[in-house]
Order: sequence, then structure tokens, then C-alpha cells
Amino acid sequence: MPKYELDRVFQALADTTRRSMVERLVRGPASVSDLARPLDMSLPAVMQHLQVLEACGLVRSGKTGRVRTCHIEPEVLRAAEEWITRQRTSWERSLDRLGDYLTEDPQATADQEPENRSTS
Amino acid sequence: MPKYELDRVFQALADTTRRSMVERLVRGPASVSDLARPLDMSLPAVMQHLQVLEACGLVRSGKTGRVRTCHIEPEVLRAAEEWITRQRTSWERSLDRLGDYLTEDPQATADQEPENRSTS
DNA sequence: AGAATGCTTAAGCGACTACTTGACTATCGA
DNA sequence: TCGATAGTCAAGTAGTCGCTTAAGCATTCT
Repeated sequence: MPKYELDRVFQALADTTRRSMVERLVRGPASVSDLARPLDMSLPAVMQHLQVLEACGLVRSGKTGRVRTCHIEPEVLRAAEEWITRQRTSWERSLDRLGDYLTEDPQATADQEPENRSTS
Repeated sequence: MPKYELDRVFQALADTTRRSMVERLVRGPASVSDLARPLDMSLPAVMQHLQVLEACGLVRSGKTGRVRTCHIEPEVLRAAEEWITRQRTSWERSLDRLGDYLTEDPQATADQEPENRSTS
């Protein structure tokens, strides 16, 4: 999952309407009008949201007769989840290091954190 | 964490620059110019990204002398993570139900999924 | 004091977003 | 076959986003 893809996934999730569509789809496949029914907007608007969800791979759909059936693609959801998890665990690890620093011999953790000792 | 907040959190994460700022901050606090150094854009641009991150609560900062020091707020990160996790597990549960449906007595799972048996 | 550093404000600009309405096509059911 | 249903395409629009430059204001260093 390349960087720019994550842009699109998070962008897709950054909208209440689209998240509610995802919330519906994780419970099982649905047609476009199933998705549209609880939403207070025109069908074309729903279609556009759907396109955003498809463009980032979060949702797939196929047409049978005149009905388009949509379902989520959980791996993409997982990719976004993983990015966040990685950050959170990284933060927890650096908290631990801080704990070590505060209780241990000062020399042991000498040139770790600051990363920029001025540019001069 | 209300709905509209999640809008802003995901929106904040939907940008490579801001994600890279988060990736830096999970390793420890940093000043505005620390954050700006690896980025190929003007300082005001970085400030604007920072404001987006602060507006959704993902980052906090405080000023000491002329230096503003930023740090992440892991609970907000966690809230976003949790929304995704909830969807993924919900999807996994409905997969299980489908498995049951395919292997069990048809009557047991009778009026579950379709949710809309037409509107007529 | 004067210069350098670190951040902040404001204005402007091109690109993108989330809708809308209106018209049109392709099934499906009676 | 005719009408209702399900989806699609196109164009327009108000508002937001990501960036820029230019100017300004504290703090710190010399």
C-alpha cells in the first residue's frame, strides 16, 4: 500500500456520509439505492461518494441486471488501520524509552532524542 | 468522540505531509522548525498543516520563549483506530454469519440480511 | 544595540469537493 | 408494450484546501 493510496483512503473516510456507507457495507453487500435510502441527498450524490470509495479500493461493486451491488474490501480498511496502529505503538515505545531515561544512568541514553542540536 | 470529530481526524490524516509530521511526533516532541526541516515547503505552509493537526486534537503545542514545541495526543489517534477496527471486526462477524448460513439449517437464519425486501 | 532566529498573520490563487438539477439509458414487471 | 425502477452522465456552483509571497513581531545571540 503506497503512500498516496493512504491519502485517498483517509480522504474517503473523512466524510460522515461515506463512513456511514462503510458502516452499512461491513454488515453485508448492498445495492446503490439501499445505500441511498437512509441518506438525505440525491442519488447522483450517493454515486459520487461511492466512486470515491471505489477509487481508493475500499469498496467494489458489480452490476447484475439494473442493480449494482457493492461490498467492502477489508484489506484496504486494514491498511489504514495498520498505519495508525504503527504510529500508536511507536509512540508507546518512545514513552517507554522516556521512562528508562528518567530512571536509569544518564549516559546510557545519551544522544537519542533531540535529533537537531541546532543547525549552526 | 462525536462523528464530526472523526471527519476532521481522518481529513487531517489524508495528507502525506501531515502524516509525516505525525510520524515524526510519535518519536518524541519537536519544534515547528524541526517539523519543517525535512519538508519541501514554506514555514507558513507547515504552520497551516500544524493547525489542522491541532484543530482535530491530534497534536498539541505550547510556546516557550520563541520556540513552539509540539507533541501528539495519542487518544485521538486511538479513536480513529477504533472506528476502523470496529468496522473490520463487524465485517468479520458477518462473514462468520455467512459461513453459518451456508452450512446450517436454512430456517435458522431466515430474515437476517437483505434488510430491504423492496419498497413496494 | 543590532542582527539572526523562530514563529505568526494576511492576502491571494488555482485546484478540488460535495453537492445540485436535468436529461438519458437499461432493465423488470404487469 | 408501457410504466416504473435503478442507475448514469454532464454541467454548474458555492465553499474548502494547500500552497505561495510579503510583511511583522517577539526572543535570543553577539
